[in-house]
Amino acid sequence: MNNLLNNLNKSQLEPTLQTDGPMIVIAGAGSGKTRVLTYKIAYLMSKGVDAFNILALTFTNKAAKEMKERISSMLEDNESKNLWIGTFHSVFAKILRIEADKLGYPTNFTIYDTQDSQRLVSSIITELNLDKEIYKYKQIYSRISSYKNNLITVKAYNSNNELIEADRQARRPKLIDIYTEYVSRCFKSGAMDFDDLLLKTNELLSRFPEVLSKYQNMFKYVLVDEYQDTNHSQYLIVKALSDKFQNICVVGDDAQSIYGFRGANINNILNFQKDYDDVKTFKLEQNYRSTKNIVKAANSLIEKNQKRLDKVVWTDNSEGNKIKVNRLLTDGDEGRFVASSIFENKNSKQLQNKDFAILYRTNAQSRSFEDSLRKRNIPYRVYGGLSFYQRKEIKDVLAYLRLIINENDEEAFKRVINFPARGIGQTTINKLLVEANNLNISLYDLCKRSQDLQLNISSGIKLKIINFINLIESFKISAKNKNAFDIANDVVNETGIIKTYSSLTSIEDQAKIQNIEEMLNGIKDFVEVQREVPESTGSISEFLEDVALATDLDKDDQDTNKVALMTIHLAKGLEFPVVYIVGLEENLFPSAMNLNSRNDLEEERRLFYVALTRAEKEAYLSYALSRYRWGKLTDSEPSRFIEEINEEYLEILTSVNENKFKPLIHSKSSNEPSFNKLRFKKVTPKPSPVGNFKKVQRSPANINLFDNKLTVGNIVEHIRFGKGEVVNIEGRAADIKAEINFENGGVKKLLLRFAKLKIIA
DNA sequence: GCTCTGCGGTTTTTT
DNA sequence: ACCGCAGAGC
Repeated sequence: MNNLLNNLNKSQLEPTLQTDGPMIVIAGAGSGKTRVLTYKIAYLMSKGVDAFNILALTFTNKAAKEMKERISSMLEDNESKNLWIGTFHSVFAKILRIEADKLGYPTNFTIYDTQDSQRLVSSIITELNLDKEIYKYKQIYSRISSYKNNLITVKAYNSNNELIEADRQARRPKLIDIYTEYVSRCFKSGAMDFDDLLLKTNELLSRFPEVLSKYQNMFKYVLVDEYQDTNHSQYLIVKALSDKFQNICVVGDDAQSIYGFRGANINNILNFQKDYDDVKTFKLEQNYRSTKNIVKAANSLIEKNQKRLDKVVWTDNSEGNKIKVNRLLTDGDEGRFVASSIFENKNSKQLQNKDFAILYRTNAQSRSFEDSLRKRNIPYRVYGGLSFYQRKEIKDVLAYLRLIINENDEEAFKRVINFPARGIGQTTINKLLVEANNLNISLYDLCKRSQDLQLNISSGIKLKIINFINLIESFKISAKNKNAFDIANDVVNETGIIKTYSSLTSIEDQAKIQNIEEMLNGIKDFVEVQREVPESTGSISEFLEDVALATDLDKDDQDTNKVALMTIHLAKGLEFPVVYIVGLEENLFPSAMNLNSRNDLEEERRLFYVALTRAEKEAYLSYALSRYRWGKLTDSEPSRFIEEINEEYLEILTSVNENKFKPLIHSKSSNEPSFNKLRFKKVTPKPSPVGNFKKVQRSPANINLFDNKLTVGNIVEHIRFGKGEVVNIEGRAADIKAEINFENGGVKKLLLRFAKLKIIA
C-alpha cells in the first residue's frame, strides 16, 4: 500500500490519508478525484476497515464498477467485492428490497421508469376528467418528481398553504389530486418510481430508528462522488447515514454541477462546511488531463459565473494548440467538417477512432454527424437517446417478466393485457380500471376473480381475460425453477409475440424480432455472468433490477474503437484526446429554455466548462449559421460562450466563404478578421449550392457500409431467401436497408444490420 | 374491437 | 422529420 501511495501527489495524498471525520475535497476537472476516492478506500481497507463498513456512492454504475475493479487490483485479497459501491439509486434499491415490508411494499417491488410513471400520470388525468391542455402529463410528472426530491409528500403538500396557493395561481388546483392518486396507484401496484428510491429511503431512515441505527453502524465510512450533483433527498440520506460516526467524505466540483434540472442542488456542496463540525477541506487544483491552453481557456470561461468556490485549476502539461473555432453554413456542413477533420487527424496524428468525441447539447443533433461519419467509413457509437430497453417491443417483453414477478404491476399489466392482440380492447380495460378502483384491488386481482364478480363485460371477453390470467399463472409456476433466460424465451414464444411480428413484413417489424433476439442473448449473458456471482441466482428479478437502473453508458461494447457521440451530460467524468463541441449557437447552447435567469445560464456555462475540460490535447468548437430544427431551416447566432473564452486561447479557422469541409487544420488564420467582427456581420445563410456538395455521394450506388461494402447491382445470398440482386439502398445509421430482388422470393427490404448477406458478385 | 390516417408535439439535459 | 396517439370507418 505504501508503495501505491507514491502514485499520488501531495495534495492528493492529504485527503487520502485523512480517514476520519467530515471532509470535503473540492476537485478541479481532471485533477484525479476518482483516484483519491479509490486510493482512500483501498487505504481504509489496508488499515483494517471491513469492506462491509464502507459505502461509496457514485454517479454512474460504470464509475462504480471501475472503482471496484481498481481497488481489487490494488489489494491482494478479494475483499473489495463486499464493498457497498454503486449509484444512489442502485444501492438504496438494494436496501429497500431488504426492508420493503416495513414500508408495506413487496420485496419484489417494481421500479417504474420515466415512461411508466408518465403513462400512469396521463391515465390518471384522463380518469379524473381533467383538461389535457392545462394538465400536461409530462409537466405534471416533473412537478411530482420535484416534490418528491424535496421530500414534499402528499401530506406535506396538503399542510403547505404556499404550495396549494401556487398551484391555484398556476390554474392547476387539481394537481394535488393527481399527485395523491399517483402515489396511491404506485403503492397498490407495488411499484416505486426513480424518486421513490430516494424518498422511501428517507422515510425508512426517519420512521424506523432501529433501521437507521443498523445502517449507521454498518456504514462507518461514507464517501460520495460528484457531490455537486446531489439533490435534497440524496443530501438527507447522506446526512442521516453519516450522522453517527461523521466519517463522511464528499468529493466534487461546483464548476461541474449540471443536473439542476433534475433537482440537484449546488448549495449542497457550497454549504457543506456549514453542515458538519470541524470540516477538513482539501483542494485538488492540478489538472493532469489537458494542455495549458485548454485549462486556461476553460478557466477564462468559468470566471464569468458568480456562484463559485474559490479554486484555481492549473497544469504542468505542455502548452498545446489553440482551440479551433469553426463557422459553417449549415448543420450538414458542420457534420462534414467534423468527419473530415477526424479523418485528417487520424492520418496525420496516428490517432484511433476511440480518441475522438463529438459532444452536443441535445440528442437530436447526432444525425448530421452520423451521416457524415458513415460516408467516410469512420465507425462511431451514439450513446444515450432512446435506449435499447425503452423500445416498445423490448418494454413489452419486459412487462411480461415484470408481471410474472409482481402481478400487481399496473403499468406492466396494461401494456400486455392486449398485446399481442387478444380481443380485450380499451373499453374493457376502462371498465376494469373503474371496477378495480371501486373494490380497491389491483387489475390482476380483479381479473383473477372476474368470473365471480358482477362485471359489465360479456362472457366471451371474460373468457379471454381468464385465458390471459392462466397464461401468466403458468409462467409464474415455471418461473420457480427456471432462470431468467428460459422464462423470457418461453414468454416470447408462448405469448405469440414472435409469431405476431413474424407475420408482419415491414422492415420495422423485422427489426423488432431482431431486437427481441438481441435481448434474449443479453439475458443469456446475464445469467452466465451471475453464475459467477455468489448469492446470485440469475433470476428474473435480478435481471429486471439490473435493467431498470442501467444506463446506456453502462453496457460495454466489445468493439470499443469507435468515435463517441454523446450529450455533454453523458460525457461527464470522461476524457478524450480530441473533442469536438458542436452546435455552439444561441438558443441551442445555451439552450433557449435557460436564457431567462442568471442561475440557469450559469448552469449552461458550467455545462460548456464540462465539455471543454473533457479534452486532453485538442478541442474544436463549431457552429452553423442555419440548421434544420423542427424540420425547418432556421437562422442562428453564434453562442455567447465562444466570446466568453479569452481570445488568446482561440484560433478562428474560417470564414463563411472558405471551403468548409476540407481539412481546416492547416488553414492560415492569422489574417482572418477577428472573431468578434465576424460575429456581428450578418451573413445571409443561403442554402449550400447543391452541386458543390457532391450529390454523387448521396446516390445509393456509392454508399459504403462499415463492414458490408454493398452497392446497387450486387448479387447477394441470404440464408432464407436465397440469391437476389440489390436494387436500392436507403436509410441511415443502424437503419440502412437494402431492397433486394430475390430470385424466388420477390423484392424484400432488409436491414443490413441484421440480414446476414453474402456478396456473391 | 381493430386498423388506418392525420394531427400534434417534439428538441434540454437523465437516474 | 418523426413518432405516437386519437378518432373515424370498418
